[in-house]
Amino acid sequence: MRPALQHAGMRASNLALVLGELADAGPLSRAQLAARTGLTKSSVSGLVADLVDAGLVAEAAGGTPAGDRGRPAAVLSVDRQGAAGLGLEVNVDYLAAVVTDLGGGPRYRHVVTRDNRGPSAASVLAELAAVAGAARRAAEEQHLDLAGVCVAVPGTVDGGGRVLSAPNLHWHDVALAERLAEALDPTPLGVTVDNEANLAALGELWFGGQAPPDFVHVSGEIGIGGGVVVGGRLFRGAHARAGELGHVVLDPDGPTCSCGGRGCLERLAGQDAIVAQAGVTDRAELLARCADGDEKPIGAVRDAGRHLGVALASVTNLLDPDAVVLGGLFAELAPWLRPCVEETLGRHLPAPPAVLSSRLGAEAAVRGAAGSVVRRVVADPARYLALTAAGGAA
Amino acid sequence: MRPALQHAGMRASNLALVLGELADAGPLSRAQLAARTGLTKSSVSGLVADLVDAGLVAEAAGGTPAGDRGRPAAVLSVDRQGAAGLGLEVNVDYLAAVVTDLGGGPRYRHVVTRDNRGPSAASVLAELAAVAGAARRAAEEQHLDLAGVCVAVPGTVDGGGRVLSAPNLHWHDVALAERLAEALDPTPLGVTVDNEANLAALGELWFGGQAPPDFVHVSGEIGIGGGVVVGGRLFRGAHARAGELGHVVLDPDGPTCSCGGRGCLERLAGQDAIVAQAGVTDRAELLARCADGDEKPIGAVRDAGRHLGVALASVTNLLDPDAVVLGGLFAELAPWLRPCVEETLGRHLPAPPAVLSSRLGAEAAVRGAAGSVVRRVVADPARYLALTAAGGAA
DNA sequence: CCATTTCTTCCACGTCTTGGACTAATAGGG
DNA sequence: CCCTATTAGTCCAAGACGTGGAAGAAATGG
Repeated sequence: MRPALQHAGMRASNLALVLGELADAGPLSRAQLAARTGLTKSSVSGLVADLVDAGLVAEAAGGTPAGDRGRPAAVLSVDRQGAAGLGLEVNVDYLAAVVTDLGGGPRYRHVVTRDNRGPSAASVLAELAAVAGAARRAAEEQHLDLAGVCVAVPGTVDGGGRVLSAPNLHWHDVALAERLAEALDPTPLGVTVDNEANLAALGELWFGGQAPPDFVHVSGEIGIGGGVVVGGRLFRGAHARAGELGHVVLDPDGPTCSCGGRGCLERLAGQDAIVAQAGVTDRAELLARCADGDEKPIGAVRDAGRHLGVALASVTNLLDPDAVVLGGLFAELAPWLRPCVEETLGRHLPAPPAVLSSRLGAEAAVRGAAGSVVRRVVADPARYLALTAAGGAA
Repeated sequence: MRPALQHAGMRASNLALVLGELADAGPLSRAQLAARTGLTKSSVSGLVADLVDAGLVAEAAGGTPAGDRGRPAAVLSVDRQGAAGLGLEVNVDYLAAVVTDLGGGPRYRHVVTRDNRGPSAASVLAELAAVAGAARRAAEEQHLDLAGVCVAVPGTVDGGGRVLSAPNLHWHDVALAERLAEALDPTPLGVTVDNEANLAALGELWFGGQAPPDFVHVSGEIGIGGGVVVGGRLFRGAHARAGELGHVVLDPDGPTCSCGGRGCLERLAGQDAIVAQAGVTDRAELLARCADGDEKPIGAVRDAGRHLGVALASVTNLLDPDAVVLGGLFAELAPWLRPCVEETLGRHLPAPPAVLSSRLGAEAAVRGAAGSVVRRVVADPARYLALTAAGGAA
């Protein structure tokens, strides 16, 4: 149930409105903010003063570019030294960290190549904590105030930061958020955990520069993940398991899948299926042979594209997105894959969505994770004000 | 962009909170409302006074059932003589009207059996206006204040009440809302138009008494429609075309469909496909022969159930609902259909959703339409207050 | 008949936005 | 070089709304 709205809530809502406008529409003066938001100039002044005090908004120190006539405006923008987000990613063969400032700019990146299937979850967690600690120190050196941590994992999670199952990591029921918060103990940060495919979709939305507000992100890796963005927000479903594109059923009598079903998309168009059908040994060789124009691997990719097209036609019928973004392996295979996907979509739909390929590469999920921390601050600056006021007093 | 929140908005939000609580949680005293909403008793008193003035809330006139000790509570509930909604439905072989009061109770029903495929859209519209007029007079006789009209149509609509395409009615680009508003000219009512499958899903949610807040409603008729409800709200997608379950692709090389694609669910498990495979002439005979235990039609229904199960497995992977509700023809065929659907879902999903069958029959869509009018009043009573105040003054 | 309990209303107060008056800072024209 | 027009930002009284405590109302139980 929605909570009762009182004065504090009204102010919180208007703080978010002002900060959001500043984050989305670049530098603006107080007068422009008033015109855009519908608040009066006085209200905007008061709200901005609070945001400046909290270090979320800064007045362009250099010069106020005097326009035509009249008093020149004091240009405000999101403070790039304000709240920052730490994004982490645990994947099969690497750990990654990114720190993003309030403006969305990446301020630190680090990737550790490392096999995470063999070692125990505890050992992976220890290494992840070390990576996170280094990132935190780097943020401190740049005088950034970390507002939280978000971890991307290739698996299902519950609401409390527990990883329920990550088959490719051999993880089952790991209290990731809790463990990581303990490891970061001195001045603990809030830790959230989310699915890699979901965060990659958000990364594409915020940093990809091409996704419309309603789209589906398909990340092809060993499995096939999907992230559904509706109206600029992630669609999670009733149990946070929506967008499981990899297990859409293409052939009810097809090969059995690790999920227990048969003929899942992942089994027909995932990395392993393409590699096997192409007659190559691994992903690197697949890409190299495709680039060489070799018929057999290209044919395998085209078959995968047709399967993917059929699955995406069903997805479009159900979710009605504006676009489909191919990520991960599928982005790398786009030159050969995309035409087949588009053709198949056209055959099954009267109005097929645009098919785009991601330019973020493997970084999409970590950047989405870091971005989700700063977006939370932008979406509810009042909470951040309360926290920093309390933290500063303590 | 979200609008600036000022005092009026705060009050509007709290009015909606109080009225919503009263609508959802039955009769409550002011003290109970204060406890549930988090508002103070004073605020609740003021808010309730406004709602009573507008005729949306009534104090139980009869008796205030004195409980244990202390002053007995004045019991408040939604005023059943307050705002009412008129729901209309245009379908292939009938027109229907239902008037629903604020409590959700049906106060008037009328169905005209009539073939709407032959006559022109203009002639169907004239008859629909007559049905609507009769319903309005019936509402007036009961001293109900109609707050609006919502029309269910078997086709796609745009945001402005235009029917873009309703194949089974042979309608193309009909300005239904506009025409109907003209026909109801003296004291015009706001008219909205929505897809039949979507409104049937809402009807099931509000009046079916069994649907959880996240479910998918499947209405099997000549075509197969889907309505997706997420968190108690309809999911529409970017172009209001989400939930097109009938055109999920089951067999990319299957029979061609009216949509231009191939192997759509509708082509394999729609009414025509079942009837043809069962070797019967129409729906009535199909149901009769199934009830008689005849093998061939029951086999045809079971095949359809397997197709439907495969499609719903994909739907579940993408939308993650708590339940699937079978409506329309599928509800009538449930005894034979449901076991096959459940078995197929179980084979493809680790955690299949519950499969329920609707008890509302053909009424689901009209009732959903009427309900959507009163829900709009409950969701934003402030707008209704403003309208009645303006209307009363004029 | 009075104390107790619970519901409701009343009123002074605090918070937040508004709207207009006032000050600040620039460009352009005489 | 000064004056006016123009636009930006601040200040302050007034208005709207929720809060919180006190007072009043209406029942029960001793």
